[in-house]
Amino acid sequence: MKPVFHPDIEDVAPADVFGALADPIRLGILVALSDVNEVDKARCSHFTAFASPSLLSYHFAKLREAGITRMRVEGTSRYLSIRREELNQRFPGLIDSVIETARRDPNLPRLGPEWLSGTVGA
Amino acid sequence: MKPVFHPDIEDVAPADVFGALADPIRLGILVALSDVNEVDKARCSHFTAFASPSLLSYHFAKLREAGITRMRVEGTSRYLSIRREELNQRFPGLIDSVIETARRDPNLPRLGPEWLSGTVGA
DNA sequence: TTCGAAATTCAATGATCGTTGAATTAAACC
DNA sequence: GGTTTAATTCAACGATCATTGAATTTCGAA
Repeated sequence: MKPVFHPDIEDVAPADVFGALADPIRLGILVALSDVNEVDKARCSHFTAFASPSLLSYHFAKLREAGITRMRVEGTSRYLSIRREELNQRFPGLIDSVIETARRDPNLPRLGPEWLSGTVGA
Repeated sequence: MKPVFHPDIEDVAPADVFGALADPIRLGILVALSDVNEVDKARCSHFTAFASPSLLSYHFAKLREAGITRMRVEGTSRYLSIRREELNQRFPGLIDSVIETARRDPNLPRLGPEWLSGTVGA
């Protein structure tokens, strides 16, 4: 399988990042990722409640091409995570206040409670 | 003259804010405004170096309708400012890290040095 | 009351966006 | 091999976007 393209973080412009954040589904994905980022166990198919598979692919690509997320390929699955260290080095403090802002939005799509309890990776 | 419409800050969604920030010209305006916000002396026509008058009107409206800026009408002129207090109450810390991020972008349009030295309002 | 400056509005353009559904790829497993 | 599962790709659609230039509104000043 061909490895997925990730932009060099230095090539990412602020306007690109904000463009990728200008959508409720993508903000929902970002918040969900921030809840499980340390385990790196967020598979694409875990977000099927957010949208159809093809639409999810589209939104995943937007986040990835804006330098916000990383995608690890493993068999037929793909695992997502936030590029926290690189983002913090390039835009100090930005991603955290973005996530905090998004987390307070009651209108974003959410994952079920099995995510927050860590039942999924067990 | 009819007063300009400003959305209630509670009606502004995070995705709306990020959408308004997804453009280099608007980020340039935001950074410039943050340099002179306390004096409230930023007139629309001061940004003619950024774009044509009609395009500026378009971008000003985007920022205003997303709850980011306020527009004060005075004669034939309009004065812009950032809605800092309201934004900080609704999205704590967000606007500051956004401005800080934008300020570091070397590719945004900039105002001349007479702005930073405060010569304009004199 | 006419003139000019400030800014908006309008119509038009090409580009990108979010979404759908069907077709495709790629790997895992019997 | 054949099937199932995970995810992407593609073509299409209407909607919104950024930009242009010309026409218009609004007010201040001569």
